[in-house]
Amino acid sequence: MTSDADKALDKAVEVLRLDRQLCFALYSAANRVTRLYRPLLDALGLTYPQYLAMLVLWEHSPRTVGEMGQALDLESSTLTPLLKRLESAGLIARSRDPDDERRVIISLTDAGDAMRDQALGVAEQFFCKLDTPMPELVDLRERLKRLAV
Amino acid sequence: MTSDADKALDKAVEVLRLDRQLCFALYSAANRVTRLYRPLLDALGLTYPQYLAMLVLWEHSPRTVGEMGQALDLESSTLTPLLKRLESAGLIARSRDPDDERRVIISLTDAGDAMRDQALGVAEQFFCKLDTPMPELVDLRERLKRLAV
DNA sequence: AACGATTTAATCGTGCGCGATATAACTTCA
DNA sequence: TGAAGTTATATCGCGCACGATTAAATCGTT
Repeated sequence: MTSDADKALDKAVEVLRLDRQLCFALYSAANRVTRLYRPLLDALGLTYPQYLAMLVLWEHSPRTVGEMGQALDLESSTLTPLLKRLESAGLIARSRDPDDERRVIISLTDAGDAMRDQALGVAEQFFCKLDTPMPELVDLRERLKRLAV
Repeated sequence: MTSDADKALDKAVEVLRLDRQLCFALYSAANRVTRLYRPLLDALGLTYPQYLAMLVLWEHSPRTVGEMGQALDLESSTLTPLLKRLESAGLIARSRDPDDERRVIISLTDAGDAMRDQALGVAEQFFCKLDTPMPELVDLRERLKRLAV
Protein backbone atom coordinates (compact mmCIF):
# COMPACT_ATOMS: atom_id res chain seq x y z
CA MET A 1 0.00 0.00 0.00
CA THR A 2 1.21 3.46 -0.96
CA SER A 3 0.44 6.60 1.05
CA ASP A 4 -0.53 9.93 -0.50
CA ALA A 5 2.75 11.38 0.75
CA ASP A 6 4.69 8.64 -1.04
CA LYS A 7 2.78 9.29 -4.25
CA ALA A 8 3.54 13.01 -4.04
CA LEU A 9 7.20 12.21 -3.50
CA ASP A 10 7.26 9.88 -6.49
CA LYS A 11 5.73 12.61 -8.60
CA ALA A 12 8.35 15.11 -7.45
CA VAL A 13 11.17 12.67 -8.20
CA GLU A 14 9.83 12.07 -11.71
CA VAL A 15 9.03 15.67 -12.63
CA LEU A 16 12.29 17.10 -11.31
CA ARG A 17 14.62 14.60 -13.01
CA LEU A 18 17.45 16.52 -14.65
CA ASP A 19 17.01 14.73 -17.97
CA ARG A 20 13.38 15.87 -18.07
CA GLN A 21 14.20 19.54 -17.63
CA LEU A 22 14.15 21.70 -20.74
CA CYS A 23 16.01 24.34 -18.74
CA PHE A 24 18.98 22.03 -18.19
CA ALA A 25 19.04 20.82 -21.80
CA LEU A 26 19.15 24.46 -22.88
CA TYR A 27 21.72 25.52 -20.27
CA SER A 28 23.94 22.59 -21.06
CA ALA A 29 23.71 22.95 -24.85
CA ALA A 30 24.55 26.66 -24.57
CA ASN A 31 27.64 25.83 -22.48
CA ARG A 32 28.71 23.14 -24.94
CA VAL A 33 28.36 25.48 -27.91
CA THR A 34 30.39 28.16 -26.15
CA ARG A 35 33.12 25.60 -25.49
CA LEU A 36 33.01 24.54 -29.15
CA TYR A 37 33.44 28.14 -30.30
CA ARG A 38 36.23 28.98 -27.88
CA PRO A 39 39.19 27.50 -29.80
CA LEU A 40 37.89 28.98 -33.06
CA LEU A 41 37.47 32.44 -31.55
CA ASP A 42 40.78 32.33 -29.71
CA ALA A 43 42.37 32.68 -33.14
CA LEU A 44 40.55 36.02 -33.54
CA GLY A 45 41.16 37.11 -29.96
CA LEU A 46 37.39 37.28 -29.35
CA THR A 47 35.18 35.83 -26.65
CA TYR A 48 31.85 34.30 -27.60
CA PRO A 49 29.67 37.28 -26.55
CA GLN A 50 32.16 39.63 -28.23
CA TYR A 51 31.74 37.60 -31.43
CA LEU A 52 27.97 38.04 -31.22
CA ALA A 53 28.42 41.78 -30.76
CA MET A 54 30.66 41.86 -33.83
CA LEU A 55 28.00 39.97 -35.82
CA VAL A 56 25.58 42.79 -35.04
CA LEU A 57 28.06 45.38 -36.29
CA TRP A 58 29.05 43.44 -39.39
CA GLU A 59 25.37 43.41 -40.26
CA HIS A 60 25.08 47.16 -39.90
CA SER A 61 27.47 49.79 -38.56
CA PRO A 62 27.38 52.29 -36.95
CA ARG A 63 24.80 51.53 -34.29
CA THR A 64 24.05 52.95 -30.87
CA VAL A 65 24.63 50.98 -27.67
CA GLY A 66 20.86 50.85 -27.22
CA GLU A 67 20.29 49.38 -30.68
CA MET A 68 22.93 46.75 -30.03
CA GLY A 69 21.33 45.94 -26.69
CA GLN A 70 17.99 45.43 -28.42
CA ALA A 71 19.52 43.22 -31.11
CA LEU A 72 21.39 41.07 -28.57
CA ASP A 73 18.78 41.30 -25.79
CA LEU A 74 21.37 42.54 -23.28
CA GLU A 75 21.48 45.31 -20.69
CA SER A 76 23.89 48.22 -20.86
CA SER A 77 25.51 46.84 -17.73
CA THR A 78 26.62 43.87 -19.82
CA LEU A 79 27.27 45.66 -23.07
CA THR A 80 29.22 48.71 -21.92
CA PRO A 81 32.20 46.80 -20.48
CA LEU A 82 32.18 44.35 -23.40
CA LEU A 83 32.27 47.20 -25.91
CA LYS A 84 35.09 48.89 -24.01
CA ARG A 85 37.12 45.71 -24.40
CA LEU A 86 36.37 45.60 -28.13
CA GLU A 87 37.45 49.24 -28.26
CA SER A 88 40.77 48.59 -26.57
CA ALA A 89 41.25 45.65 -28.97
CA GLY A 90 41.01 48.23 -31.76
CA LEU A 91 37.97 46.62 -33.41
CA ILE A 92 35.39 49.34 -32.75
CA ALA A 93 35.22 53.05 -32.00
CA ARG A 94 32.90 54.72 -29.45
CA SER A 95 31.67 58.29 -29.86
CA ARG A 96 28.83 60.39 -28.52
CA ASP A 97 26.01 61.19 -30.93
CA PRO A 98 26.20 64.98 -31.57
CA ASP A 99 22.41 65.08 -32.10
CA ASP A 100 21.76 63.47 -28.71
CA GLU A 101 24.67 63.44 -26.32
CA ARG A 102 23.08 60.65 -24.28
CA ARG A 103 23.63 58.17 -27.09
CA VAL A 104 26.95 56.44 -27.74
CA ILE A 105 27.60 55.43 -31.33
CA ILE A 106 29.55 52.24 -31.97
CA SER A 107 31.29 51.92 -35.33
CA LEU A 108 33.61 49.32 -36.81
CA THR A 109 37.23 50.29 -37.30
CA ASP A 110 39.07 49.08 -40.41
CA ALA A 111 40.50 46.25 -38.32
CA GLY A 112 37.02 45.34 -37.10
CA ASP A 113 35.65 45.38 -40.61
CA ALA A 114 38.55 43.29 -41.90
CA MET A 115 37.83 40.58 -39.32
CA ARG A 116 34.58 39.70 -41.06
CA ASP A 117 36.33 37.38 -43.52
CA GLN A 118 37.90 35.35 -40.73
CA ALA A 119 34.51 35.20 -39.02
CA LEU A 120 33.12 33.49 -42.10
CA GLY A 121 35.73 30.79 -41.60
CA VAL A 122 34.71 30.45 -37.95
CA ALA A 123 31.05 29.96 -38.91
CA GLU A 124 32.03 27.25 -41.39
CA GLN A 125 34.34 25.46 -38.97
CA PHE A 126 31.63 25.51 -36.32
CA PHE A 127 29.17 23.92 -38.73
CA CYS A 128 31.72 21.17 -39.42
CA LYS A 129 32.30 20.60 -35.71
CA LEU A 130 28.58 20.23 -35.06
CA ASP A 131 28.34 17.49 -37.67
CA THR A 132 24.55 17.84 -37.89
CA PRO A 133 22.54 18.20 -41.12
CA MET A 134 21.64 21.78 -41.95
CA PRO A 135 17.84 21.21 -41.94
CA GLU A 136 18.03 19.90 -38.37
CA LEU A 137 20.00 22.99 -37.32
CA VAL A 138 17.56 25.35 -39.03
CA ASP A 139 14.63 23.60 -37.37
CA LEU A 140 16.26 23.81 -33.95
CA ARG A 141 17.12 27.48 -34.48
CA GLU A 142 13.53 28.39 -35.34
CA ARG A 143 12.16 26.47 -32.35
CA LEU A 144 14.61 28.30 -30.08
CA LYS A 145 13.56 31.67 -31.50
CA ARG A 146 9.95 30.93 -30.61
CA LEU A 147 10.80 29.95 -27.02
CA ALA A 148 9.98 32.40 -24.23
CA VAL A 149 9.91 35.47 -26.46
CA MET B 1 28.34 43.89 -63.23
CA THR B 2 29.45 42.37 -59.93
CA SER B 3 33.05 41.62 -58.99
CA ASP B 4 34.17 38.46 -57.23
CA ALA B 5 35.04 40.54 -54.18
CA ASP B 6 31.49 41.89 -54.04
CA LYS B 7 30.06 38.40 -54.31
CA ALA B 8 32.27 37.22 -51.44
CA LEU B 9 31.11 40.16 -49.35
CA ASP B 10 27.46 39.43 -50.11
CA LYS B 11 28.00 35.85 -49.02
CA ALA B 12 29.61 36.96 -45.76
CA VAL B 13 26.77 39.39 -45.06
CA GLU B 14 24.19 36.67 -45.61
CA VAL B 15 25.90 33.84 -43.72
CA LEU B 16 26.81 35.98 -40.70
CA ARG B 17 23.36 37.52 -40.16
CA LEU B 18 22.48 37.27 -36.48
CA ASP B 19 19.07 35.76 -37.18
CA ARG B 20 20.73 32.94 -39.13
CA GLN B 21 23.04 31.94 -36.30
CA LEU B 22 22.07 28.91 -34.27
CA CYS B 23 24.60 30.03 -31.68
CA PHE B 24 22.75 33.29 -31.07
CA ALA B 25 19.32 31.64 -30.97
CA LEU B 26 20.70 29.29 -28.33
CA TYR B 27 22.53 31.97 -26.35
CA SER B 28 19.52 34.24 -26.37
CA ALA B 29 17.01 31.52 -25.46
CA ALA B 30 19.21 30.43 -22.56
CA ASN B 31 19.36 34.02 -21.28
CA ARG B 32 15.59 34.41 -21.62
CA VAL B 33 14.91 31.20 -19.71
CA THR B 34 17.27 32.26 -16.93
CA ARG B 35 15.40 35.56 -16.67
CA LEU B 36 12.09 33.69 -16.58
CA TYR B 37 13.29 31.48 -13.71
CA ARG B 38 14.80 34.30 -11.67
CA PRO B 39 11.62 35.59 -9.97
CA LEU B 40 10.48 32.02 -9.27
CA LEU B 41 13.81 31.05 -7.74
CA ASP B 42 14.14 34.28 -5.76
CA ALA B 43 11.35 32.90 -3.58
CA LEU B 44 13.61 29.94 -2.73
CA GLY B 45 16.76 32.05 -2.43
CA LEU B 46 18.40 30.05 -5.24
CA THR B 47 20.16 31.13 -8.40
CA TYR B 48 19.50 29.25 -11.62
CA PRO B 49 22.72 27.18 -11.58
CA GLN B 50 22.18 26.47 -7.88
CA TYR B 51 18.70 25.18 -8.73
CA LEU B 52 20.23 22.82 -11.30
CA ALA B 53 22.71 21.57 -8.71
CA MET B 54 19.84 20.95 -6.29
CA LEU B 55 17.98 18.99 -9.00
CA VAL B 56 20.98 16.67 -9.19
CA LEU B 57 20.92 16.12 -5.45
CA TRP B 58 17.15 15.68 -5.22
CA GLU B 59 17.56 12.93 -7.78
CA HIS B 60 20.19 11.17 -5.70
CA SER B 61 22.07 12.20 -2.58
CA PRO B 62 24.81 11.96 -1.43
CA ARG B 63 27.07 12.44 -4.44
CA THR B 64 30.68 13.49 -4.87
CA VAL B 65 31.69 16.80 -6.41
CA GLY B 66 33.02 14.87 -9.38
CA GLU B 67 29.74 13.04 -9.95
CA MET B 68 27.86 16.33 -9.81
CA GLY B 69 30.31 17.85 -12.27
CA GLN B 70 29.68 14.99 -14.67
CA ALA B 71 25.90 15.28 -14.31
CA LEU B 72 25.94 19.05 -14.85
CA ASP B 73 28.87 19.12 -17.28
CA LEU B 74 30.72 21.68 -15.15
CA GLU B 75 34.31 22.05 -13.93
CA SER B 76 35.24 21.99 -10.26
CA SER B 77 36.26 25.63 -10.64
CA THR B 78 32.57 26.40 -11.20
CA LEU B 79 31.08 23.88 -8.86
CA THR B 80 33.24 24.33 -5.76
CA PRO B 81 32.27 27.95 -5.05
CA LEU B 82 28.62 27.27 -5.96
CA LEU B 83 28.48 24.35 -3.52
CA LYS B 84 30.08 26.45 -0.81
CA ARG B 85 27.28 28.97 -1.23
CA LEU B 86 24.66 26.20 -0.99
CA GLU B 87 26.45 25.01 2.13
CA SER B 88 26.34 28.42 3.81
CA ALA B 89 22.66 28.60 2.85
CA GLY B 90 22.23 25.44 4.93
CA LEU B 91 20.91 23.32 2.04
CA ILE B 92 23.80 20.88 1.69
CA ALA B 93 26.68 19.47 3.73
CA ARG B 94 30.23 18.87 2.51
CA SER B 95 32.46 16.16 3.93
CA ARG B 96 35.56 14.24 2.83
CA ASP B 97 35.05 10.62 1.83
CA PRO B 98 36.84 8.51 4.50
CA ASP B 99 37.55 5.81 1.89
CA ASP B 100 39.26 8.29 -0.43
CA GLU B 101 40.24 11.57 1.12
CA ARG B 102 40.49 13.22 -2.29
CA ARG B 103 36.73 13.03 -2.76
CA VAL B 104 34.26 15.50 -1.24
CA ILE B 105 30.81 14.13 -0.55
CA ILE B 106 27.83 16.44 -0.98
CA SER B 107 24.65 15.52 0.87
CA LEU B 108 21.31 17.24 1.30
CA THR B 109 20.47 18.65 4.71
CA ASP B 110 16.91 18.38 5.99
CA ALA B 111 16.31 21.94 4.78
CA GLY B 112 17.68 21.05 1.34
CA ASP B 113 15.50 17.96 1.15
CA ALA B 114 12.44 19.92 2.28
CA MET B 115 12.90 22.41 -0.54
CA ARG B 116 12.02 19.76 -3.11
CA ASP B 117 8.29 20.40 -2.72
CA GLN B 118 8.67 24.08 -3.47
CA ALA B 119 10.83 23.18 -6.47
CA LEU B 120 7.92 21.22 -7.88
CA GLY B 121 5.90 24.42 -7.77
CA VAL B 122 8.68 26.28 -9.58
CA ALA B 123 8.73 23.70 -12.38
CA GLU B 124 4.96 24.01 -12.79
CA GLN B 125 5.00 27.81 -12.76
CA PHE B 126 7.77 27.83 -15.35
CA PHE B 127 5.73 25.58 -17.62
CA CYS B 128 2.82 28.00 -17.33
CA LYS B 129 5.03 30.99 -18.09
CA LEU B 130 6.38 29.32 -21.23
CA ASP B 131 2.85 28.85 -22.54
CA THR B 132 4.00 26.23 -25.07
CA PRO B 133 2.44 22.79 -25.59
CA MET B 134 4.29 19.99 -23.79
CA PRO B 135 5.06 17.96 -26.97
CA GLU B 136 6.82 20.97 -28.50
CA LEU B 137 8.90 21.36 -25.31
CA VAL B 138 9.78 17.66 -25.24
CA ASP B 139 10.79 17.76 -28.89
CA LEU B 140 12.98 20.83 -28.34
CA ARG B 141 14.56 19.25 -25.26
CA GLU B 142 15.51 16.09 -27.14
CA ARG B 143 16.96 18.06 -30.05
CA LEU B 144 19.04 20.11 -27.60
CA LYS B 145 20.33 16.97 -25.92
CA ARG B 146 21.58 15.68 -29.26
CA LEU B 147 23.40 18.94 -30.07
CA ALA B 148 27.17 19.02 -29.74
CA VAL B 149 27.39 16.09 -27.33
C1' DA C 1 58.88 0.25 0.30
C1' DA C 2 59.37 3.96 -2.93
C1' DC C 3 58.81 6.87 -6.56
C1' DG C 4 56.54 8.58 -10.58
C1' DA C 5 51.94 9.01 -12.62
C1' DT C 6 47.17 9.81 -12.03
C1' DT C 7 43.06 11.48 -9.84
C1' DT C 8 40.26 14.77 -7.11
C1' DA C 9 39.16 19.13 -5.56
C1' DA C 10 40.43 23.81 -4.69
C1' DT C 11 42.31 28.40 -6.06
C1' DC C 12 43.01 32.32 -9.03
C1' DG C 13 42.18 35.56 -12.81
C1' DT C 14 39.20 37.05 -16.69
C1' DG C 15 34.90 38.02 -18.79
C1' DC C 16 30.27 37.83 -18.79
C1' DG C 17 24.90 38.87 -17.32
C1' DC C 18 22.06 41.32 -14.60
C1' DG C 19 19.65 44.06 -10.81
C1' DA C 20 20.14 48.30 -8.48
C1' DT C 21 21.63 52.67 -8.73
C1' DA C 22 23.75 56.96 -10.57
C1' DT C 23 24.41 60.65 -13.87
C1' DA C 24 23.83 63.42 -17.56
C1' DA C 25 21.02 64.85 -21.50
C1' DC C 26 16.70 65.49 -23.40
C1' DT C 27 11.50 66.42 -23.26
C1' DT C 28 7.25 68.28 -21.47
C1' DC C 29 4.33 71.43 -20.03
C1' DA C 30 2.71 74.62 -16.82
C1' DT D 1 11.85 79.29 -18.90
C1' DG D 2 12.35 76.17 -15.58
C1' DA D 3 11.01 72.29 -12.75
C1' DA D 4 9.60 67.55 -13.16
C1' DG D 5 9.71 63.50 -15.64
C1' DT D 6 11.90 60.46 -19.04
C1' DT D 7 15.65 58.34 -21.61
C1' DA D 8 20.50 56.63 -22.62
C1' DT D 9 24.51 55.02 -20.86
C1' DA D 10 27.65 53.97 -17.08
C1' DT D 11 28.97 51.98 -12.50
C1' DC D 12 28.95 48.57 -8.89
C1' DG D 13 28.43 44.12 -6.67
C1' DC D 14 27.34 39.26 -7.03
C1' DG D 15 27.47 34.81 -9.03
C1' DC D 16 28.68 32.08 -12.54
C1' DA D 17 31.94 29.39 -16.30
C1' DC D 18 36.25 28.18 -17.49
C1' DG D 19 41.40 27.68 -18.37
C1' DA D 20 45.58 27.29 -15.86
C1' DT D 21 47.66 25.99 -11.90
C1' DT D 22 48.27 23.84 -7.33
C1' DA D 23 48.04 20.51 -3.56
C1' DA D 24 47.01 16.41 -1.63
C1' DA D 25 45.68 11.60 -1.87
C1' DT D 26 45.81 7.36 -4.29
C1' DC D 27 47.54 4.00 -7.62
C1' DG D 28 50.99 1.26 -10.23
C1' DT D 29 55.26 -0.54 -11.05
C1' DT D 30 59.21 -2.10 -9.80
